[in-house]
Amino acid sequence: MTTPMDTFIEQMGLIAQNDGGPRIAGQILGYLLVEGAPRTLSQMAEALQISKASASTNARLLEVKGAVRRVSPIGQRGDAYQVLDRPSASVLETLAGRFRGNAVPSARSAADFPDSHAEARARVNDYATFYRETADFFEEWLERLNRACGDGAPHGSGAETPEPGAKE
Amino acid sequence: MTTPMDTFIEQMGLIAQNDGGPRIAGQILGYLLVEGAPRTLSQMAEALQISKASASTNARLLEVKGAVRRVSPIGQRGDAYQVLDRPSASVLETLAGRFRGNAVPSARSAADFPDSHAEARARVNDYATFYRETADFFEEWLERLNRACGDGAPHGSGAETPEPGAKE
DNA sequence: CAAATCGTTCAGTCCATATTGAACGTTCCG
DNA sequence: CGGAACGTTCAATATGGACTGAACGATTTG
Repeated sequence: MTTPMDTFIEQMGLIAQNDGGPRIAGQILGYLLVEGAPRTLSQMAEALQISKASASTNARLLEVKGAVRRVSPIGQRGDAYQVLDRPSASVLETLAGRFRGNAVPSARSAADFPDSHAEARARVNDYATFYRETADFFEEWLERLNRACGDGAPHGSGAETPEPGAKE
Repeated sequence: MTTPMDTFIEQMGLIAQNDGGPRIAGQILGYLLVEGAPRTLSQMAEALQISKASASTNARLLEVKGAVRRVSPIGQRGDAYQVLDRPSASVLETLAGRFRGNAVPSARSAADFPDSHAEARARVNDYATFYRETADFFEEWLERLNRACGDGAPHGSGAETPEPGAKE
């Protein structure tokens, strides 16, 4: 039977795919968002019916993107992952970095344009400037968020179903 | 020979591909950015050595994304496209729309969560709220930009090389 | 009205990447 | 110190989307 939670996880996968990322990464994020408490790779693999390789790869991807936190509970063999308070804040950070990264090579290219293409050079420089300013703006928004919520603590602080004994 | 302009166009293609989009769309944007004045599909196809089908498809994609404007100069058979003043502003608009669009199905899913998963519901709602607020913030930034620059008029207003007679 | 040119659509091909199963190194338990 | 469990890496496969060439409809020109 498919519960509303399953539907949500499925949607998260589609959204991730829509955004040009791996579908499974979105599903894992959705799963951890629903669970709240840390979950091991084995649990993810079983719940989402994927290979452990995929679980490992995508969980680490989410960790790099800053959406998820790797935890090592005492008395637990395997690594576990837990969703952060504001998973999407990291998306913004990634976005800002990408915008800024796009601006640099553009501006560098423009510097090489000969004087016969001065107007093109100006256009490209405008373009790069826009990217840079937007990246600045993203980071401003991020700072505002961090000031409002404090830093990225685990969501719910493990208040829900911390016992790993449950098989399903 | 590869000019600095060609290098820039190539980079724009790679950036577009990096962002999960068609490479040719980025190349077209770079080409129109360099040219400034309107260019027809045939000109794009020849300059970038791509099929007319790709030129048509990707140019329309850029138009939907709002990076490019379709113009119909008098005395010209084919449609022509021209880069807008702030092509990346439209990227922001798209981004805001996507963030907002991601928030909606998440919130809808959360509403279906049974009371046994009240905490999960709260987490998902927080997640959706974050997306919504970020979308709001993007649009605020857009408004600020529009106020600063006026609306998206064609870049350079066709001041550069408007004659379509040049073969290359 | 005939002929040509242009933009779009569509089926087919190709390419990138997500995903997997198996092998490997490591760490922990007995 | 042997054995097992775990996470990671790697080659191979499968899936999705980009790109193309040809066909079609529409519009214009002579």
